[in-house]
Amino acid sequence: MADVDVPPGYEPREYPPFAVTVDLVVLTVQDDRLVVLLVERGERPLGLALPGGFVRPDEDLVDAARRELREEAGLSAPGHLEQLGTYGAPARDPRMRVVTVAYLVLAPDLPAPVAGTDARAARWVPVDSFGQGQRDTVPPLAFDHDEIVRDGVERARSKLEYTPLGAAFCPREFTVAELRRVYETVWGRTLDPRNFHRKVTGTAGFLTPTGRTTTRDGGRPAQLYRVGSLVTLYPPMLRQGA
Amino acid sequence: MADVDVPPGYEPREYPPFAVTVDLVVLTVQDDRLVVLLVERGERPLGLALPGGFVRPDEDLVDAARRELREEAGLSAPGHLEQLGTYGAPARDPRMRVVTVAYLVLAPDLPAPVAGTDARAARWVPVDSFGQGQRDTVPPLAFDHDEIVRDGVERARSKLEYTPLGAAFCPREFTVAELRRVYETVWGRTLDPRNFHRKVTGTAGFLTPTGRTTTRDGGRPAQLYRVGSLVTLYPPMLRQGA
DNA sequence: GCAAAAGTGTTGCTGTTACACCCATGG
DNA sequence: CCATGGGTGTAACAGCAACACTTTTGC
Repeated sequence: MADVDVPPGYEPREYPPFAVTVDLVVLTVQDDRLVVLLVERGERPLGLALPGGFVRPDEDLVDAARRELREEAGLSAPGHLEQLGTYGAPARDPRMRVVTVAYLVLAPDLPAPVAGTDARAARWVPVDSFGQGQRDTVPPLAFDHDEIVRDGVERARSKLEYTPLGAAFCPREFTVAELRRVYETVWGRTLDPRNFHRKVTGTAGFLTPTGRTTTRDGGRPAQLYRVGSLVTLYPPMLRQGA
Repeated sequence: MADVDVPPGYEPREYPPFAVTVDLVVLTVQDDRLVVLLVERGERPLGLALPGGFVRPDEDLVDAARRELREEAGLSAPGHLEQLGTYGAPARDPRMRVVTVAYLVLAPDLPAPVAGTDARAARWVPVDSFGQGQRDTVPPLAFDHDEIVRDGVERARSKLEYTPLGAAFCPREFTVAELRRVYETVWGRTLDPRNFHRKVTGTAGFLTPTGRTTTRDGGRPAQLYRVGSLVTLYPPMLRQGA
């Protein structure tokens, strides 16, 4: 209740200074698995962590996220970027007081390796490894990044229910089946191909037909689509039910 | 790309210092209107603003939110508190670089006046005043607080769809009709009393019957309920549809 | 009794599920 | 021709909207 409690308007430096960072939960679908981008830290605390870094003095938070995405993940045009949440427990970073604003990025599977201009090694890691249970393959992440990854995955799962954001995981042009496999991977369940097709093609604004077709998935040629103008899906597509 | 870009691990003070605040969007229902708590600022920039204040050096963000809620709103047991989002545009505060973490609070209509221990005058203001249209009654809020209020209201509206959080606006024991009026007020539409009753009483875990009844709403005595253990409502209750 | 509000029954609509079936390609 | 996946038709079912109707109080 001391001087930190007086109303704002005095000398800036009277208020406790914090470091502010952005961290990125970059998700994509690779080989029918939902994976998150992690980087190997060169400093203490060592280990794997989310890509991210300090916000600059005159930089907006979302701009910092976009910059880190470019610098650390080599991504300049993600499918989708949104704020996920802010994590600021006093001891979350052992070195100093850091408040981090986490951003969620949904990206298509990239043909080019995500090396980034940054020297740090980047890895895609399946998110199954972050459940409460088995942590066979991946050691715990640095800081509170395990929690942030879990929150990001849950956000992605629920966003697919009521937005057309599944397409953010797809290339610019994609088939209904490719989109369906994204949903199946993210939700960890199978969906009826016929009903899924009807749902997404029958909802006005979800998909924009290109008129072209492809046979890259085998079988009968499939229509190619781009994302439509729809923002929220009503009624939503629910992940449970079967 | 200068020194702010080196990996973490050096002197804390090499990183740009930010002030971090929490701001509160406290919503309640009064006289069939959804209202938000605002405080009159005594400092520049003058005008109405959200209650809030600086996070202390060793304080968790949510603890800061709870403390400000107690100090500035006189509320110690809100119905619900959750993180809303973080706002950090470089010029959002003309005095210094401030990143604020906004929290959303849903509170029952309080019999006691919300004065708070703080000296600042607190007012409840209908949120209709924050639409794109008419701003007859209320001048624009300080900083970016108009935007934060809009985001909070939208979050509250959608939360009522898929959680039982409408009860957070009600006293500890309430009738189905009282709960319905909360939904009607927050969503700005009428709901069929009979279908609403069936929905909330028929969903296991939504309500806990107390066994008691009341006639405070007139007419036939109504059962009194408390909130149940349910956390997410499946299937959701959708605000549109009629 | 009458007004008011609680609560139940019922019907039709909307949207989903499950699955039979046909279409168009590569081999 | 056959395997593979794309796409349509359809019937059973679930949940919801609309609304007639009964119940229980205050006045």
